[in-house]
Amino acid sequence: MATGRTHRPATRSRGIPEATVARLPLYLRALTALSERSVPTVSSEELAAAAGVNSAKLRKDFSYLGSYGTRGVGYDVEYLVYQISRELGLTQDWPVVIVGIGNLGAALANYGGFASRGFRVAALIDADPALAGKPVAGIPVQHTDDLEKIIQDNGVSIGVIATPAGAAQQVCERLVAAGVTSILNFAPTVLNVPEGVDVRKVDLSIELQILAFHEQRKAGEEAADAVPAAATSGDTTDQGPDGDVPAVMPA
Amino acid sequence: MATGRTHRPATRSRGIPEATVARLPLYLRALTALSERSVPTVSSEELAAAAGVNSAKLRKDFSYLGSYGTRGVGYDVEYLVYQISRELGLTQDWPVVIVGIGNLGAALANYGGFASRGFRVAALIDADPALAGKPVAGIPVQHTDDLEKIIQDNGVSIGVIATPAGAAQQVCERLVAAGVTSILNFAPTVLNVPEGVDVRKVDLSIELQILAFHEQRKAGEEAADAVPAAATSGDTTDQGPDGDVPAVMPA
DNA sequence: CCATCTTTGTGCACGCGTTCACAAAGACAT
DNA sequence: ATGTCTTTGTGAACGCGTGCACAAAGATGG
Repeated sequence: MATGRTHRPATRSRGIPEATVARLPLYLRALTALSERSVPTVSSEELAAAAGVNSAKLRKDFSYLGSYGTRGVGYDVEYLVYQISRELGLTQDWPVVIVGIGNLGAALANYGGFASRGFRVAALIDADPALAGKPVAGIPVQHTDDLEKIIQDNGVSIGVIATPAGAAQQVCERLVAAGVTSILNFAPTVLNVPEGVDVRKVDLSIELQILAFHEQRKAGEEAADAVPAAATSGDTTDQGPDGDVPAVMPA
Repeated sequence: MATGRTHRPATRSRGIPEATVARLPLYLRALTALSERSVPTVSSEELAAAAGVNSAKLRKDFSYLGSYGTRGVGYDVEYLVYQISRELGLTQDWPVVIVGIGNLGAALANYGGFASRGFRVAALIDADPALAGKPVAGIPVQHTDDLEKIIQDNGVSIGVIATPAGAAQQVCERLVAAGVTSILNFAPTVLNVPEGVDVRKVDLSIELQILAFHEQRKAGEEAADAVPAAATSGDTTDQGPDGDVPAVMPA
């Protein structure tokens, strides 16, 4: 999956392994699709195929939540949807603010997946005064000056940062100071946050680079063998450092 | 980091651990910033702090690439930038196509991080005839009918899918059939691909759900203890399955 | 040339996550 | 009620990734 994880480093949360938590939304999506087709039950094998994972892994994941299956039959779809939703905290309302309404921020505001599943875009915030008041996805953009007030008035605990890299850390600090304890960061920067604040990072540039690595490896496997260790002992062929801004977000 | 990874499951690639590969872009970004400030060398400690990782981990990561450091001094910034760039395959040109030019696709097309680092947006593709010919980020959108020709003419091996969930699998198959072997998927669906094709997934909805889980846990830790195991033995309180489309992408 | 001091490179141990493989549990038919 | 068949739930083994802690390497100063 894309995005690395600058995340809860050590401590396992509430007995449920982090890796399992990351897969629960996947199961939930597959189960919701089954639910819409009015499928009453699924076996671990079927559900695993739909979610793209191993069936043993799926069963072990569910075992952390409790024994919700029936041997010889499978799992009750509706019941499981509810249990996972509850476990993920999706049965409650999560007001979210998006900071940085550029191309990406606007795309996020329009993202249908936000509105469903309990996430509600409470406010859009941008530093550009020209944007203030203009509606994006039906929600008027507000100015950064009011950030603290907006957070507190709406009881927001989840913030999305879609600003340029240079502004991210400062925005982050203001969000945290105002009470936000979970941040989804789209800016290509490492965010420093105090203990107790969760940060998840989505970085397009990194994902592409990882793909490029594997792509190069694939290409090299066929053509290689002709020039053995030449690449490894490559000299300082001054290709010059690409004078490249550290991937500034569109914002 | 955001994004999970439906990725190379087993086989380690070229001796470099997958976890290390995922961190190389992080190091590269930090190094590029240092390079711009004309810093000649860095210690593992400094660089690790800038990249947000452990210094021992960083040294071990670099040891997979070779011994590029000097004991007592640190690493030569320029040299390391070049070595990592080469290892990631960033010294060559990677033409990329983006399929699905909705809000997100447009944001991606405008993303500055694409253009730098060897990635070049070769074409924008959408199924909507009304979009055909219209420029987005200075590049005219082309119709899906020409997908195969575009891929082949430009020698594209990396494709980005930003279509609605329903169209993703079909687009994926056409991309693969046309020669694409690496895919960055923004659509909330599990993509089935043949052996040898790499897929990385970026899923906003999943990231938010993971944050919500931890957020709920944090909130529960303070207030809890009053109602002990009530949550775990929760009855089938028919909250009804939220009739929710499986998070359709804005497209 | 030698001593000291800094920083790398890595051997080792530990813990998490994955997978196999199977026993136990229950549905279903007779 | 009993047997058969399906599918869950999990014990155990394995492998990857992480972090500690230290020896070796080299720079620097006298």
